[in-house]
Amino acid sequence: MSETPENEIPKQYNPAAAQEKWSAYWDEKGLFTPKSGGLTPPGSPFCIVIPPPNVTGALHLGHALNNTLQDIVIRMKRMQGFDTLWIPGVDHAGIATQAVVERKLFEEEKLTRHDIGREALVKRIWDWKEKYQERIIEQLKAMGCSCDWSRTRFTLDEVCAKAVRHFFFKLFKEGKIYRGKRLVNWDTHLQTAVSDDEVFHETVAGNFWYIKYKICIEEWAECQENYAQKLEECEGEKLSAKGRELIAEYRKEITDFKQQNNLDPGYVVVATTRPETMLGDTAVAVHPDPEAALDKAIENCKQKLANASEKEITEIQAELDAIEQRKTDGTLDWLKIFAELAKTGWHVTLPLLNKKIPLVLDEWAKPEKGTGCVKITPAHDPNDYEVGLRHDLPFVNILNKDGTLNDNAGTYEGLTVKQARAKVVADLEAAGLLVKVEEREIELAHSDRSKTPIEPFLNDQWFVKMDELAQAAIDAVARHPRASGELEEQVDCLGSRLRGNDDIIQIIPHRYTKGYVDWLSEKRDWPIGRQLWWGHRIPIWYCEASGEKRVESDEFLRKAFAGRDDVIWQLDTEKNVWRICSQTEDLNEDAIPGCKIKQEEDVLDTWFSSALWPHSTLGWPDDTPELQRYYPTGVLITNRDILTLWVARMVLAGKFNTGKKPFNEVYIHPKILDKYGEGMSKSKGNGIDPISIINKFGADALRFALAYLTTENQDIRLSLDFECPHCGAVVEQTKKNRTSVKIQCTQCKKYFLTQWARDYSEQLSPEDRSLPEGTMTGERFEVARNFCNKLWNAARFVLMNLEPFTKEKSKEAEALSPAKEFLEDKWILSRLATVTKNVTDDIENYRFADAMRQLYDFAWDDFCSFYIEISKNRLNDETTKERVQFVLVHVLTSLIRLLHPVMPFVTEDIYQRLLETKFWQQNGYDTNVPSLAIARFPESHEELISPIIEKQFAIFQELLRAVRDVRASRNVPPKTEITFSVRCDEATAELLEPMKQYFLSMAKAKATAFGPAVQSPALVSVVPLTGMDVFVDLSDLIDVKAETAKLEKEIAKLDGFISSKEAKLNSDFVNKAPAQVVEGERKSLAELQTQRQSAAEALAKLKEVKP
RNA sequence: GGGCGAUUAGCUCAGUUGGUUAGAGCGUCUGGUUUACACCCAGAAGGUCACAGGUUCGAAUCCUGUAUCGCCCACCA
Repeated sequence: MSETPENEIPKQYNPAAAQEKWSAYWDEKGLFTPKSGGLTPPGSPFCIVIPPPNVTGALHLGHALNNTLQDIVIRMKRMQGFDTLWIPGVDHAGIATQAVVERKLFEEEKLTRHDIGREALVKRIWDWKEKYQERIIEQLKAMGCSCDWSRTRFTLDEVCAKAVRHFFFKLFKEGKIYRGKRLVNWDTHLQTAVSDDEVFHETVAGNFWYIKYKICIEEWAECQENYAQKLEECEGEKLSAKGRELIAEYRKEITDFKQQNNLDPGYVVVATTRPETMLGDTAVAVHPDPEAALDKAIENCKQKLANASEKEITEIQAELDAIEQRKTDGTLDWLKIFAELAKTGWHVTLPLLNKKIPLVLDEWAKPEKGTGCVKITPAHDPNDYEVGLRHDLPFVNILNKDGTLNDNAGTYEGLTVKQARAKVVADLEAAGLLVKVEEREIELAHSDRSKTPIEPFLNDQWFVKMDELAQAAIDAVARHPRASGELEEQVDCLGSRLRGNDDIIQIIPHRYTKGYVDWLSEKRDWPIGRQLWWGHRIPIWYCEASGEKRVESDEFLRKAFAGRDDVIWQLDTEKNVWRICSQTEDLNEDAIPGCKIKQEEDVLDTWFSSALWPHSTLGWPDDTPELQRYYPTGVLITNRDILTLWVARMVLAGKFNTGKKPFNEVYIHPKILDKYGEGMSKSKGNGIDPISIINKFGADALRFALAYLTTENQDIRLSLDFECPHCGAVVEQTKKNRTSVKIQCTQCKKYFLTQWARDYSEQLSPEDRSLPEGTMTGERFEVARNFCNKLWNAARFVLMNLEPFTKEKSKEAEALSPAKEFLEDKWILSRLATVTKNVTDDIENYRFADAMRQLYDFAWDDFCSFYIEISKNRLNDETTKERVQFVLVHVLTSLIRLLHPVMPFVTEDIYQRLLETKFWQQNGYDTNVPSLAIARFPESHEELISPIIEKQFAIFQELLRAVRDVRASRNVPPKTEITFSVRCDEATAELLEPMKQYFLSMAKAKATAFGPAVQSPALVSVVPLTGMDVFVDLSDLIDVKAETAKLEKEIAKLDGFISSKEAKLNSDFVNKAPAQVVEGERKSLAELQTQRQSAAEALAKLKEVKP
């Protein structure tokens, strides 16, 4: 070869080229697919299933983190020889995706889903899904994820659908699925129920209306005698003066009523933030014992006051005053009266609709709140629903599914909730029934999907009974941290985590276990139906059970499905229909002779299919080789937000379907936050596309930066800004511009596009579309990019120095034997062994930041700053050259293997270049491993770890730093060589002797002498170090004044340390602390005193020299 | 209301079971075209570890309380 390698290797690593080249290469070699032919290659199986991203949109940095960590783990395992499989895929995300597509449909075409129909809408969603699935997979590939792309799954595909059907059937068969009327969170915009978890609360300005409900005149008349008697009894009890006054008033009213027979006898006042719901009221509740309840409230309040901080006192005091006032201002007396009325079965008239509704006694009515009485709307309020059940009240639904009022609302039918509210209020006011209106902030439930207010709505719903399922999922996790001392049977004797235990799942970090267990412990039944069009349709068919025979007997069904065990049914007695569940196939309309059957319209909750992900992707319910080999999977790596919604349900579904846990471990990683500390999300517009980072810094830098920041208990805050593609200026990302598709540069005033232009290109004019896209820039990624480049250049150096090499047959092992004494070799090999051991251990325990920091420090500080620098001398010397070449290659190849899981592209690129060298090919290195991705992950040569060597080398480093410091601080010109000597013990001198040449090459400093006899020359800068005095000869350069000042400062500092140490050694410390620690302190004091003495001597000498 | 986490240098963060003088990167300052790397090299300055108590010979680290911030869950006629 005539060209030197120098000409081939660019000075800067080019990520784009490497990414393109090696992605294709890995693909072509099929490295990420388990070897076909029986699925039994050597190595234990290790499988990860991807948390399938939603097809709602493209991935952001949160996903990038999630997938980077998975890839690090799977790549390491692969290199360790495991038979690895990482299954990729995406989630159909029912509500979310349908909402996105519907919104787009409305924005662009002003059409609703009802305008285009089920089939057309579903088709559009499929189109959307295809587009985003493709984009997501592209993003994952760009990040370098080593998934087996041939097994990409989608939660709605056939494989998953089959699993869903089997799961549903199994639940149905075991009686764990039921249908019932429940109050659900109704999204009037999307017209579907959403689960509690899909609801968020937002504070909005609202009103508090006080409404009069008249006590029924008819009742009044009927019961007046009875009532008068009750009042007498009341009076006998301890009523306040005000109460007596009211009784008197009341009695007068009764008298008046008797006389006139048309007088308003009284009313109950209730307060509400949702006045329109009064149309669905079926009772008014009052507390059965208002006085006791009020006393209790006062007591609670007082207690709170006693524990309150100063800031809260005023507020709580005001609250307490307000409650106490109720005892004297008549409120309590009225409540007592109402309670009596309720007890004797009185009614009130529901205004506007003029319906008679009962007064009921219920503890839900808190005397300290509102007016003390509360209107009960069982069909539209969760608490009222409970009251309704307790008192067997009618459930009057006043809403249609679209959020308008239905015919139960009388003249208000057809109005929207908002319109109805206005009209109800106006009508009440006109009727003189509105007492007052207060302004008030209210926490309003909103749908997370449509961002519109939730209406509680009574609806038929499918549920899964959670009792046993949830318990199984609770029992499946390790409840105690390692070595906690509790429940020792779950913690092995070494206190490390139990791995491979058949039943127990470890949640890491352990603190998340509590949330998981608490959530499951509520065992709230799981509402699984969604009134959507996008999802797995519930495999239930209804058959009208008309005709008495059919109601009583299922004979006709048995006949229709004779010999089939994949169809089962149950009778809905309330509606008189058969519910038929089919496990495998959809049923035809005419599957039952003489009877038309109809499939359930609802689809299943997205989590119903996601819950099956670990086993459905492996082929369950079929007993596939994959399922046998890879299930349970190794680890699930995910976000804490879905620990309950998803992880818990995967565990319960996995246990239920397969009898086994779905994964051995769950690792919960931090959350990516933006510069304002907000989580990234598509709707906020702060979700950065990883491609923007990759374009600017490269995939390796993205991955390294994220892993470097993944610590155990801190979320990752990333401050990112735009970089103008025209002038390179940094344009701050603000809350305002982060959602824009186009931004104007603050510097050059030209426009550029953002990542959103990729999603919303239709918002751009044709000329805008040709604008360049700005990249995102951020400090953390710069650091990581620089690290990639550092590694690249270290490799470049090594590659450039491999030729010529000695052709004699030398083996790496020989070169690495400790026989030949080179301190720096032993040192770097010791460091490498330590780092290898730690990094392996850290990644296995998900301590990513620790692993990355060690690799970064080792590569940069140890390998580049010291070993490579030192090697330069030896490479020029034929006698030492060969050995240093071997060490360089050994460390470099180890390093790129260690780094490959996190930085796959740059390391592969380096590896491939090494493979091409003659040095590699002719020195007995393995040339049969075509890619670093399947090379062996380094194993630590622990026998090479030597704390003594590392300590000795540290002396050299310390000395070098001291000499360099003298140079820098005394402004010695860079080209001027200086000389120095060191007073130290014999052993240190011996150690330093061979390092002489390196002081010269690395600090342009010539060492004249080492040893105990070394004397301080006249004009020196002295640096007292531990066990050494360094004398740097500055004859021509010294500034006596500055040097004196420096030494005086040094002495003062030492004196400070010395006196504090002396004080310590004169205290109780010597008696109480362990002898070892005391000894250490004594030594340290002696050392300080020696240092001080050296400094003092030097100072004395300086003072002799007159400037 | 319940739970979890955080508070360390100007900024972003490390800090392993308590033990010499609390670390890194960025930024700042000084000096450098040393044939791997200016995406670099050498060096420097910069911290009352949120606050108050306590335990201890010894506390960033353990305990109690306070403040501030963030997240999750529940609830609010």
